[in-house]
Amino acid sequence: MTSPPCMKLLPMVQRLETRSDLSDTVRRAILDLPHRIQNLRANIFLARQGDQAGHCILILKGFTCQSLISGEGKRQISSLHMRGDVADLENCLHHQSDHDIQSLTAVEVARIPIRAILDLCAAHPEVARAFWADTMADASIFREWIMNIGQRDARQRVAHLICEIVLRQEVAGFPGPPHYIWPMTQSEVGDATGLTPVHVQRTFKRLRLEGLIQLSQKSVTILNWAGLQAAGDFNKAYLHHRQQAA
Amino acid sequence: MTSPPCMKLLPMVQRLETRSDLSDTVRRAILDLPHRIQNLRANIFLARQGDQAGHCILILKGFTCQSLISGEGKRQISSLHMRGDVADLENCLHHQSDHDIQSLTAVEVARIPIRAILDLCAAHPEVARAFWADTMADASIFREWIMNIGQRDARQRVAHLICEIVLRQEVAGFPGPPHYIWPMTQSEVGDATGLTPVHVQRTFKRLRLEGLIQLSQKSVTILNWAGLQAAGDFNKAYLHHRQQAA
DNA sequence: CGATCCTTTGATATGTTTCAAGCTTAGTGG
DNA sequence: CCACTAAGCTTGAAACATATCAAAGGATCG
Repeated sequence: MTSPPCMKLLPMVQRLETRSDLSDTVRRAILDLPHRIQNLRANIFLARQGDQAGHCILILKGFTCQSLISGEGKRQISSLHMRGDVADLENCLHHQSDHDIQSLTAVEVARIPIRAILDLCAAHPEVARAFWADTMADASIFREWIMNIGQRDARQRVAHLICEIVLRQEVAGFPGPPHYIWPMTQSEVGDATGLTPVHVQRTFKRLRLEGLIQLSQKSVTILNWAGLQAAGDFNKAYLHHRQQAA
Repeated sequence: MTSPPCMKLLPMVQRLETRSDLSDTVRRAILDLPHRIQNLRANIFLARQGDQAGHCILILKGFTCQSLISGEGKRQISSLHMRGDVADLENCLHHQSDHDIQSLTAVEVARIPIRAILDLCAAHPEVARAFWADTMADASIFREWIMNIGQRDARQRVAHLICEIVLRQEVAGFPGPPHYIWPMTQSEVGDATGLTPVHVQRTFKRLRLEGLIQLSQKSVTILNWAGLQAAGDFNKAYLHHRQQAA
């Protein structure tokens, strides 16, 4: 809004650049997007199924998840978001949200009007393409989660989830290795992997005893990255990052 | 290519119009896309993980599926495609395919050069937006599959899958109700739902005994649509079709 | 600093898988 | 057009991974 560009939205630019090329003009235009910063505690709903959303939520700090509720009231977490992710880009084109967004940890987010995003896409086809590419990368992550839940046993599922969270932190510029933020309770891990919290606990214990990880309070330590990837049948290709990380 | 537009690609126009508005100009431009028609038998690979694809595959007749292979060699089917679907749109922006596409039945497809699709998007932002919206709808379907596999039991999973296949046939203009094409073997249903073929069989039997469906050779008959939807915890909203169907 | 939520562990129950074998259907070649 | 063969379907019995129930100890937060 002022002459030296506001740098609050920089994580969004960096995120898009992990998958697409952006010109200086476009980078600047993104930084200039109107937005409203918000700080929230853990376990707050940022959006709800059925909302007619007027803005998208860009994550600046902390972690959020997307979740669906079944007819029986069970919750399935379908994806996680962190620094640089737009948690509900689909609001740009769908008129009604079909899932909830909630904070897993304390978060700082920027709410960006949909109108502004669509105008930006219209003005710069390059931006439209970058968002489309990001939506496709999200789709690829969804496919991998379908595989994870459908074909892998508990140990593989949990190990795979740990790998994803750790690698995405790397790419998003978090500190590490080998120490990373662990943003989820065991119950939330259960909702993300289709397991019960009790079984998640037993699985964590096993991975700990195998010397792969160490889990203390709100952080993970990766003791054996190669071993953890093998345990989780993890191959980072599905994340579609251009440069290599970790 | 000639003056009266070739109508081969009409299903693609119709499909995009279930989710977006298209102008006459754009409709015509889509019909004029260069393409090559191909007829294939069931169980043929149309694309493979790792391919550097130069074109996208539009389904004209028959059914295909997207699948991933785990490190242990297990196959997870992540989505199904029929008349009007582009089976691998992500090839437009990703440079390497991360899944297989195979025919479930005999199929007729049109291979459309990626170059032509991207040029069309550049010329008509409206087309770019329609494709983006379609990618988002696919993402929504992936989320529902994650929910289906992660939170529902065998009976619900199978019933849900049947509902999806039937409703998508409705929207794509297939004949019915109550008779629809059933494009999958029980083993393929297992790979789509994270169940074993044996258990799929027992589940089908149960749905049959409950008077919900009748399954004969390559077709399903829906005996109780409301009951089947209830059994599958099915709510069509996630398919993001504008008009109502069924 | 109390109260709630989270983690940990044990014992038991259950849905789904695995193994195995017979049967049916569909496709293919003589 | 029939016979042969492979693929898919069906069913039963036993094994197993994960869910469920229950209860105690620890951490976190307002």
